[in-house]
Amino acid sequence: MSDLPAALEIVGKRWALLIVEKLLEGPQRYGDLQRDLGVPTNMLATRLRELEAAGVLRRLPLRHNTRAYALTDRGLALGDAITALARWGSDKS
Amino acid sequence: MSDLPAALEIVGKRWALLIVEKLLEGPQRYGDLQRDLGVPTNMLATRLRELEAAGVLRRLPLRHNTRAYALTDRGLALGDAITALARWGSDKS
DNA sequence: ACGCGGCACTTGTATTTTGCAAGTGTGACG
DNA sequence: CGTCACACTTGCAAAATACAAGTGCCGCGT
Repeated sequence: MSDLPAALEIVGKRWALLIVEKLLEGPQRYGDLQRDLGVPTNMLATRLRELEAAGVLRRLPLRHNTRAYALTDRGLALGDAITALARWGSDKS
Repeated sequence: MSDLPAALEIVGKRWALLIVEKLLEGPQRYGDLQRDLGVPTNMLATRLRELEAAGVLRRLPLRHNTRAYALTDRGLALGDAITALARWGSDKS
């Protein structure tokens, strides 16, 4: 019983999948995501909160006011879907 | 070289993937999509235009003012990505 | 001790997207 | 000739997103 609406509820909003794709490379800091993706800062903050609440990623405190965002197991499980979508996007057939 | 942004440009907007998922069951008429998905009618019209322009689906004239929407090969190729996402959405692990 | 700078955000406001309700055009059918 | 189903369009309100600027925190150099 597949539930596409449930998936889109979490990762269907703008920037969400791009954030997760970037995190597949490894934990990233806020500024890294912002610069590499070009996402507006308030949207990034909002999405990170939502994705954390959904159990897709978690905050890792590094130093005083520095932390990293890393995928949980549930977040890593998005890898398949992301590569499938990315492959489709690059196929010009 | 995978291009997730390119994919999201086409199918990342609201309702787009849900429309494609429904069309995977076979060609559907406008009213069918509207009733089964609960999508607002102006959004449905807009998405269908965009998806047709992107080569994801095509219009099949049936009778006078009745037509069906069917996936192209490029649209069918989204099946993998959709099932991957849907599986992720149903997995509560 | 004090100011500076980087980091992770927030806040305010404009712009774009989405949603809702109602209306339009077309041709078949009685 | 009127009615109906179908596939939309149009006008307007609400929500999401973008842009620009500001805030709080602490470590570091002077």
